[in-house]
Amino acid sequence: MADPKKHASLFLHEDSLHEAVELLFFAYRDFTGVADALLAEHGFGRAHHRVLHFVGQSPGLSVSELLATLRITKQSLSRVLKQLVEQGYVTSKVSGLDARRRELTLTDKGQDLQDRLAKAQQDLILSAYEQAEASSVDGFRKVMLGLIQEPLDRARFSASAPQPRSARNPSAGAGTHRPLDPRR
Amino acid sequence: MADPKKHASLFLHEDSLHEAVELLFFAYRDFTGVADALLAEHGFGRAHHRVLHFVGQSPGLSVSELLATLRITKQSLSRVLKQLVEQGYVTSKVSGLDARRRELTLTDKGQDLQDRLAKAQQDLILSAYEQAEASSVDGFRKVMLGLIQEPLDRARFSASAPQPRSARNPSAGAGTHRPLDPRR
DNA sequence: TTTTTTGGGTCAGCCATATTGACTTAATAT
DNA sequence: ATATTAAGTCAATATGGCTGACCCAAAAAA
Repeated sequence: MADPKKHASLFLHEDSLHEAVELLFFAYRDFTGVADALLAEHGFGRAHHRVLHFVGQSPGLSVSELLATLRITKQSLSRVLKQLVEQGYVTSKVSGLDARRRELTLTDKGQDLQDRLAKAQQDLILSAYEQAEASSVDGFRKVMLGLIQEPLDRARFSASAPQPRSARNPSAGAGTHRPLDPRR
Repeated sequence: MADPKKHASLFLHEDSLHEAVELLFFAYRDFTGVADALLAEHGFGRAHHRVLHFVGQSPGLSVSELLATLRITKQSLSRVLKQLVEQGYVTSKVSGLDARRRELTLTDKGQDLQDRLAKAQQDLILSAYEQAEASSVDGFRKVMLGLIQEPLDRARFSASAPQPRSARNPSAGAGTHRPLDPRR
């Protein structure tokens, strides 16, 4: 599948690529949109949602790991993280192993909000999966994985859609949805 | 495919949905990222890119049509549109049919920038398509279409991935990538 | 042990992008 | 003649990014 001569047979012409650009724009707009109302009720924005998501996904995550995943600066994170901690959605406690690190976890309140945010987005994804054929889901996964440039981010997703051997993380197991790796 | 009992057989469990949430986050982050450097060279941001894209896609588009597609307010658009017009990337001329409307088009300079922005994103999509199997592309399209909530936006994409009859726009032709519809 | 590096936090200021509400103008529709 | 529409503008505000400059404490390296 790495043969560039195959384009014509794959319908990988201008038009198909142009269409994909718009699909990404509209799909992402609506995907984020379904959580916005819920966030607004709490006076939060998408930045808060991302923190809730990744902390919920990897309890005990450190601030610097979170920064690396979000690709924002410490100063940008601190504003939203401070609000989440002060309002009791996230706890930050000193690590036992390395007292410089703060381990972030969701409180029950934070978990509850995150659950409701995740449900809104997952309901949308479920309906998209239901409208497509069963086989579409795997194709969707593979293309989305290919769009992720950073190998360490790709490595969060294991199972199918193998990357070229040269780019694979040999320690990535064969399970599902590998938790966050300590990195950077 | 609308039977909710089919979930187990489709692997539509919690985990698959959770994974899709993250795929969308990472893929969109990197998809937009590839255009950012180029935009920054011109002192532009993503808002400018979106205007260049949709005006390039539908020359003669009016301001209110553009507003409806972007889902932002007139005030938000006016700043970026003014810059694009003043710097010679976009032309705004009074419509012959309705003198209230302004028809927006790209200048050669604007088309050139838009071409380069589109190429950066299309190269990424192409590489994602190449890493996947040929059949994945159609699955990707179908799932992405299902994520688009607004029927009028879905109607921009014709060909495969039929929606339920009840939700289809009967006037949507069978060609590829239908241009913007006048609406709202 | 002294020094350097790392993880975290903070201050100040800036920029881009979005919002609401109010108002004007001109052109079209009723 | 009046109402509606399309576009533009003003002012004020919020959010979420950024840079640069610091500080502290803990851990790692010299």
